[in-house]
Amino acid sequence: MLTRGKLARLTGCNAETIRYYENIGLIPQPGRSAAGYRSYDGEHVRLLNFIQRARGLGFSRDQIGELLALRDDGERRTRADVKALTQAHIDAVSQKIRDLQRLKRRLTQISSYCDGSQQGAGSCPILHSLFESGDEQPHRVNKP
Amino acid sequence: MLTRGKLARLTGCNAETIRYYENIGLIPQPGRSAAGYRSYDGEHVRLLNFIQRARGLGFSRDQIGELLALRDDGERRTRADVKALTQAHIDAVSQKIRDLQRLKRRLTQISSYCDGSQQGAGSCPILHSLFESGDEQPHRVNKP
DNA sequence: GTTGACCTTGTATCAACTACAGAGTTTAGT
DNA sequence: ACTAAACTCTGTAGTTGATACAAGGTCAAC
Repeated sequence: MLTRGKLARLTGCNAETIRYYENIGLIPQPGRSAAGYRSYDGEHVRLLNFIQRARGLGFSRDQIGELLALRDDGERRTRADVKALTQAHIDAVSQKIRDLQRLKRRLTQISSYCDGSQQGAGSCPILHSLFESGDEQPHRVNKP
Repeated sequence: MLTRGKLARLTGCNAETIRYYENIGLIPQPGRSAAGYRSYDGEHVRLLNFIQRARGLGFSRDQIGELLALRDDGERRTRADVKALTQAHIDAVSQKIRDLQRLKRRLTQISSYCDGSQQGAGSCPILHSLFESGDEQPHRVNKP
């Protein structure tokens, strides 16, 4: 009998996470033993592996549910649907990369204002630039 | 009198968020009017603007608290401390960019397996690769 | 027969907010 | 002066994606 702990070890998924996926309806309710223990089968293993891989690729819970729904409705839904969802995700990831790159440039710029010396943090140009208006270019503040 | 709503409009911060910041101790408790209304001053405006800018740069709640503590303890803490925290954040952002770039390559590769045709989703190579991909281990991305 | 490992449930926690309910207060218009 | 709208107060719940813990039940080994 494939209990929750065994399924967890088999798939590398946390045992509590399995219960969580069940609660949110991402995986179907398994059968139960006489004592009420969950009893999983090979299909659950496949499903959990799928979810693990999709999560690893950054698909959200909702997106994974959609992917599964597309598969389950594979007679009426097409490959194009799956590819569109994947492409939307790729676009979102691309956007996040651009956002982070812009963020990094700004952080690097702000950091360059500061000499990292042993002078008091209260006079630090990084903090100064965060406290004063962000529109202007913060300039170096050198305290004697 | 600067009420919560006015402070919100002044700083572009959601009014509920101000209460939240107060609850978690990120901003000090303001004075109260006779009727119990919060009463803010210019220092709160400056502080909230600081938090907004730092959040915009992706600093976490804890990091912002640290930055504020560094400033408040500016006699004993140094610019080097602030710069180190900033650099650690830049490093984290850089790592996240690398993760996402790897993720994007992987997604693009998977997507290329599929012709996006009108064939049933059940036979889609994207889904197939998520269900079956055997030898390669799923790759984890740091959560945003 | 008694440990110890496992399973069950519900609930709490984390970030970082946002939203709402229900009650009280202030302000604007008439 | 009265009323209605707009605001504020508190507490609480919801979001995402889990993780952890407690109190109790079950199972296998020795």
